[in-house]
Amino acid sequence: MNKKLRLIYQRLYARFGPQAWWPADNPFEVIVGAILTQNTNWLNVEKAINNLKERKLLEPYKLYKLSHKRLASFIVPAGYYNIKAKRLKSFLKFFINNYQGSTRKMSLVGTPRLRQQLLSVNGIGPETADSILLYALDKPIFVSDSYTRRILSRHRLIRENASYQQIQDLFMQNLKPGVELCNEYHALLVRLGKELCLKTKPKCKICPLK
DNA sequence: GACCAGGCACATC
DNA sequence: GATGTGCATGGT
Repeated sequence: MNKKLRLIYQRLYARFGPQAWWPADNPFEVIVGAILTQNTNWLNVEKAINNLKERKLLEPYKLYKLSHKRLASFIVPAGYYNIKAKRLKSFLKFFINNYQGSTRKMSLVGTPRLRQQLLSVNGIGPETADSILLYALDKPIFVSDSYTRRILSRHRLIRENASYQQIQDLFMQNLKPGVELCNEYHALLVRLGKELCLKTKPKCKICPLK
């Protein structure tokens, strides 16, 4: 394993301990959360998910049958509610047509093939696809995100404008990772980002570290 | 009121 | 391939 990457992981784990992601009751909830959390604070996502849970709607067929207007109204707290309602519907159509709404059936497909399938769904990009693969389906794949980019670029491990694929490759080629390591490493990086206010951009005026 | 949050698609050059 | 823009709520 790359020395620096291993050191970062060890220190994060020593400082924060296991994060045990994803915060959800079942794989389908992970998927819904992965779509809702796009560019959005997780607390807002929880509110939206609770709206669906309270109405016992957090199931593939039930969600798919909802009108756009009703679905959008339940996920308002997560922001971008119109576009996210559309993205959820796009995924559900794919999920039901191909896998009868079963995450177990979906998880039988090989990771590279399934990743391609997910990326072809409108509204699912690389981070969302990889979050689904890792956190809903237990596939060993590293999820990169904005925290990962900021932390790694500030440690000079990547360029600030590195592509998603370049960042993922850095981990996949150097970690020879299993599911557990992928899961914890990404979660720990997010934890660090939140704890140390790395969530704020370098020029941010409200960052308490300045 | 400014700024930000576990992205993505689409238009344009 | 790079760059810009719309999408939107709720917390600090």
